[in-house]
Amino acid sequence: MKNYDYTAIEQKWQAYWDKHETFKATDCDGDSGKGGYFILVEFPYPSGQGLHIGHPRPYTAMDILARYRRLDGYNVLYPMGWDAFGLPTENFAIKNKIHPAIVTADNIKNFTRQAKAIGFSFDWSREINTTDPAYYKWTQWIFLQLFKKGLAYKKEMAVNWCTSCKVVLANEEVVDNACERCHSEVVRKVKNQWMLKITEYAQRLIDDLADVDYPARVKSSQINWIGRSTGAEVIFETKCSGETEANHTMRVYTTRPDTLFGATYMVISPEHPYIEKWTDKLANMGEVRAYQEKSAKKSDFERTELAKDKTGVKLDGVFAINPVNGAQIPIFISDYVLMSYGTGAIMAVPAHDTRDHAFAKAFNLPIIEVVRRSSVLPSDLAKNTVSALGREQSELNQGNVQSEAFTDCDSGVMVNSDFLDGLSVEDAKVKIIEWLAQKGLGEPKVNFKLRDWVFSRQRYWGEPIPLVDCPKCGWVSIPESELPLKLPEVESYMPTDNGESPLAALDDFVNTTCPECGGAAKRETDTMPQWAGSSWYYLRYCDPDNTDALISPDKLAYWTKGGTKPIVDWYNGGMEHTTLHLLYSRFWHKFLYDIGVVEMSEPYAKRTAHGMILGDDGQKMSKSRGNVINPDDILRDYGADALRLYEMFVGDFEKAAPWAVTGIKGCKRFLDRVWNLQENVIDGDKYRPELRSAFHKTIKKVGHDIETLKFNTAIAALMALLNEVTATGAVNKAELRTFLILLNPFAPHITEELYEVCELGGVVNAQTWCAYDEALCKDNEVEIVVQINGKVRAKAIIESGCDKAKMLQIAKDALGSTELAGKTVVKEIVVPDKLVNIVAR
RNA sequence: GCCGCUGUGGUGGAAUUGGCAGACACAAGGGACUUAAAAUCCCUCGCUCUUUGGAGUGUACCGGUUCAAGUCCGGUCAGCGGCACCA
Repeated sequence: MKNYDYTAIEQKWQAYWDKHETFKATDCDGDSGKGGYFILVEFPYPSGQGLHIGHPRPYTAMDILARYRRLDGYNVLYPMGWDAFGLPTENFAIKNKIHPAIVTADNIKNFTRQAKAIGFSFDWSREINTTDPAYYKWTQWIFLQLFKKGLAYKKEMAVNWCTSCKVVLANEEVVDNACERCHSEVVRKVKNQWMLKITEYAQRLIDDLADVDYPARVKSSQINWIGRSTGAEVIFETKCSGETEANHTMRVYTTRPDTLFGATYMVISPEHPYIEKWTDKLANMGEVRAYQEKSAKKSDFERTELAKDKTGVKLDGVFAINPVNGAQIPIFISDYVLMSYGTGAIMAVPAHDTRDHAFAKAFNLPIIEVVRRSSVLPSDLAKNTVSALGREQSELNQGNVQSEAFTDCDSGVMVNSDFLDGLSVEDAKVKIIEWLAQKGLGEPKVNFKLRDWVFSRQRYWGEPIPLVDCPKCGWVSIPESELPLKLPEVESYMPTDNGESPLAALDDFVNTTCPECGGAAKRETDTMPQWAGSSWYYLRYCDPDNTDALISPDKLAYWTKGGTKPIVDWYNGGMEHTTLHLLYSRFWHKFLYDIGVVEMSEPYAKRTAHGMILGDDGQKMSKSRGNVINPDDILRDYGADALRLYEMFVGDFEKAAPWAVTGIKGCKRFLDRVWNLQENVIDGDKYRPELRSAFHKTIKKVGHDIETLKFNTAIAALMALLNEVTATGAVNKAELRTFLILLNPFAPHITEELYEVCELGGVVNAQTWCAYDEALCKDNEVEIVVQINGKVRAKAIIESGCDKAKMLQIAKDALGSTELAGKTVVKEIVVPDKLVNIVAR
């Protein structure tokens, strides 16, 4: 027997797969196939550091699924590509004075080498690269369609500006007021930006989650992020002091229209446009201006996180009229009201909103109770009268809205509210909205927290935005025939402090003619964000070389089974992309659906999310912590199969797991023992009787566990099976064959090698997945537990599947005579093949 | 504050529908082989008693349902994730 020379074996089979194009997917069904199956992993950003030890976890998991599905007869598409635009490459290029395209090519080469060395069964013939003009031609094409449909627009607005990257960030890229990428401070900066109207899709992005198989935590994160709330817009008339006629109407948004009788003042955002209308009416305009300036200077961080103490200025000279009771109420400006949400104005009900309450206390404003806790809740009564009454006692004593706002909607009853009195909050909402609508004073309204997607970036290494600004025609798209609009060569990629893209310095690029009128015009010099290319890449894998269309209808039809299912069957990626890439790509896909490019409104049928690989100290791996593991070292010391096995065995795939050297040693030991199976292979075309049920059970378990991402228990089952086999001192050919096929998706190299060495015929990849017989998954005899009053008192062996009466008899025999002496049997519970429990007193 | 999730040995983690808690590994201890070490193989391994047969106890905590609870229900505590001056 040769040594287990994993390096030689792994290189040998990797070369074999390359040469035979073993994993190439076709765009049609083969003779005996079960059809196409598209498995997707998030394509990586090819950084200069090479593959991170975390990358192989999702790639291996989906590789196992891909190999399993292929053996099971599917035409599997498991592709890989490169999300290669981005700042680190650009920064590296600046520092080392190398063109980013060259840096990218080098990085991709390194990533490819590493990925191949781990033995992933990617279809390399479909490799894509977002920085390839042949690819970004279609990214630009999609942008132009968005522009043509009015979903891309340019707007002057306050945006998030990363002080270190010198670039605008989308809301999704700002985490705790810091740049998602470099963690530097983010400040507000007013800039003219291209925006995409993702808000137009907000409702559909929530609704369609019902049709896809995503983890609950992913769905709830997206729903939270989109932030739907239902309420009403209510129209208040405003008057200036001393005037009798109302001069303007002010719309406010509220989720609690039921509390309208408790609205004792109004607050509008410091940026609210009405302030300009009132400039000459306000007695304290100087104070107002000062406050406006102060809030404009505050960063979002100061405005939201720190400024919990309410500040504001009363607009001296105007007031609003509460439409339900005609009460004249003061109007304030305060930065706790945001211009970007709702109408930028609220009615304040201090009795029933904690923020309004704090403001009312600070400014000594009246607090009117309009909702009171009902005495006893019906739901509580049903459960336990005593505790409900106890609760009522204790909480009635605290129920003073002068000291604290009462915000519970479920247990409230309306008071001090005229025609709403006595109603529940829920009923009052319905009634007041009807009343308002009837009088033309308001209507139901849905609002979303989701903001439009800030799409411009002031950097070089991104897709150029294919638009031209013409003094006569405005923004005009370049003809589609001119796509791709290639990135021009530049001398310097340095970002500028004034917030302009490096492209702006290139007169040859900037100055052009208007495609509509032919006059002199200027090109847009901002580029697209990193998220552009990844928003549709999965489509391109189905038709990577098509020069005429983004994807051909034939290929689309094949991979969507005639438009009856989302194109990607199973998509695995990181939780960190839930409100970024995953949301963006769903948005783009819906747009492509609306313009007829695709046939289903959702791109991914099933989404799963892997946990991170942490350092051996349990912390996130990072250079500064010095806990980074290099995959190349692991491949050298233990081999690819051991690495794959370990990353799958380390724990629950969906949870984070710390790296442990001792763990990979254990997996290597397992492979050594697998290798040693060849020492004593005996003839046999059936499983030996003593191992038969073990094999059938393991086949069933491994298949089931792969489907449900329980790779750790699948491997544990294979380890247990190996232990059983080696205990017999030999393995027969039928057993070895099955074992190698089951292990193949996890450890593809060693299994192929053993298959060859032991002359089992052909290669594993050409075999079909093993079948199991449900009837044979059971042992002939099973051990059952005999309990008395739920405590184990004896064990017995019974014939599997024997009837209950017989089981009971065997159980009683096993107990012996003394156990039940002097006791009366009350009840006998028999669970087939499991246990007997005798209840006795 | 709102929404979602999770608490099991020294460690990572197992336990279809409620049915023997701790599979499979790691670490540790003991033994075999060896001049020795590494590697490999064998044994022990939740905790507490123990006459070495076993007995009791144990899945964050308190209570409930049940013949039977890691699993279901109510409450408490701790941790993780998402949202958050979003009206």
